Order: sequence, then C-alpha cells, then structure tokens
Amino acid sequence: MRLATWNVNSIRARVDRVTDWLERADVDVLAMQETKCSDEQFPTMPFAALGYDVVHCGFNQWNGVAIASRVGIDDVAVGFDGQPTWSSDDAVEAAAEARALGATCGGVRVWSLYVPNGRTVDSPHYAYKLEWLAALRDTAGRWLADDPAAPIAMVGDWNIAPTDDDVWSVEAYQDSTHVTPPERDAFAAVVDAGYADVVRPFAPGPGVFTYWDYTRLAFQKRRGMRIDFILGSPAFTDRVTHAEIVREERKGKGASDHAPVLADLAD
DNA sequence: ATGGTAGGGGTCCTA
Repeated sequence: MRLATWNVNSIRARVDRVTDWLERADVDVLAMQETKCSDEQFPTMPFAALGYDVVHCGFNQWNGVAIASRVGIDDVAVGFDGQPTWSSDDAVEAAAEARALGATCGGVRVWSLYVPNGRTVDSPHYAYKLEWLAALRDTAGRWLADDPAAPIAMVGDWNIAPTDDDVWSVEAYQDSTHVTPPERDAFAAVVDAGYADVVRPFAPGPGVFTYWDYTRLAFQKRRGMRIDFILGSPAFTDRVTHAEIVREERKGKGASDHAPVLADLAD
C-alpha cells in the first residue's frame, strides 16, 4: 500500500495536478491539508473517476483536511476521540475545529493533520498550537496504550521543523514559529509516545525539505523547511519498505508550496 | 530593503 500526504494549498485550484499525480505515482491513500474549501465545495468527481473515495472536513470557513482512498474508507472520525477539548482561548476557538480527520483505509488508521500554524510566538495562536499538540500526544499515546499492535499513521503538515537541519537557514527563522524549543519538544513528545518519522531514514538531511515559500524564488534557491511528516506507530513503521519526498511536484507554475511525501507499506 | 507570491473572498487576511 502506498500512503501519501500533501498540503495542496486549495484543492479546487490544484485538483488536476493532484489527481494527475495520484495516478502517475500509483498512490492508494492520500491525506490532504489546506483544501481551502467547504465540504460541499470539495471536487470529489475527479477523484471518483480514478476510483477514490473521499472524506473531507472543513473548518473555520476557509480551510479543511481530507483523505482520498482507493482501498476503502471506514470508521471516519473527526478530532481526537470526538473530543476537541484542547481549545481554551476565544480568539482561537474558531480555528479549533477539526484539524484532524481520521479514517481506516486498507486496515491502517490514517490521520490527516493540519497542525495550527502559530503565526508568531507572542500570538494566542502559538499558545493554542502547543495545547493542540499536547492533546494530540495524549490521545495518540492512549491509542497505543490501548492497542500496541495498531497500525496508525499520523500524517500531514506539522508546521514544525524538528531540528536545525530541517531549515535552510537558522538565522532566517530566528525568533520565528516552527523552530522554537517548545514546538520541537511537542513534536518530540509525539515521537516519544511511539510514533516514528518513517521518511527520514530514506531522506537524510540536512537540506531536505517539504515546503518552500512562494516568494523570493525560495524553491529555486533551495530555501525550504521540512515540516510535512509521516509518523508511524510501531506496527506501521515495521511495514515501511520505502519513503520519499516528491520534490518534483513542487516545480513549475501552478504547484502547491508543499511537496507530497509518501511511504510504501508491505502487505 | 519587513520586501516577495499565491489563494480565497470580497475591496484584506492567511500562509
């Protein structure tokens, strides 16, 4: 089974490019982030034409996460245990809705995650980001405590560069979100809870990225960040035979600012 | 030299 994650930066602007790649890369399950549409607006037909079922969850009126699968979609869930209890600040309450969409696809529990951006370190959105990640760690840890043999993939845009090797310039991100110790600690806590970065062994750094800003010719100058991840539970990680960041899909006019990331699993 | 670009929704906000 081939599982991929891609921050598509508007599915309506990108649907041809996304479905073309799904077919070309022979992807079975794709988790999408930043769909930038409502549930009603999601273009399901181009996916259905290729044999994919789609489940989508819009939030905060301008964004959404989705999962497309041609190996079945069962047990769809929104949030964590259906309890989005991690919101505390009214200012960010509206953004709190389902940034996490889960489904069982081909026997694997797949979560499409869009971790809050954080905006700036002095913003309530930054505090909310840390709360959200703590709730994710607690819930995901509980799943493994309940069933250590469960194949679970926590995939998506984490909006965190876990180490200095994951940014093109440490100086460029001084005092910015995505690289602060609390964010890196929160990411590491999810890993410590039992979810391994399954792509890194196949894409060693430094200088290996998944996101490049649209401005200032960042992609051409290789100025990016590694913020999109496939984290796997032990039962998932044991099955991974190959993984890669598909940098090619960031090229050209009409590309998302993120590249897709994929992993292959043995049956 | 706090610029630059892309997307969505509407005459600006988010990333």
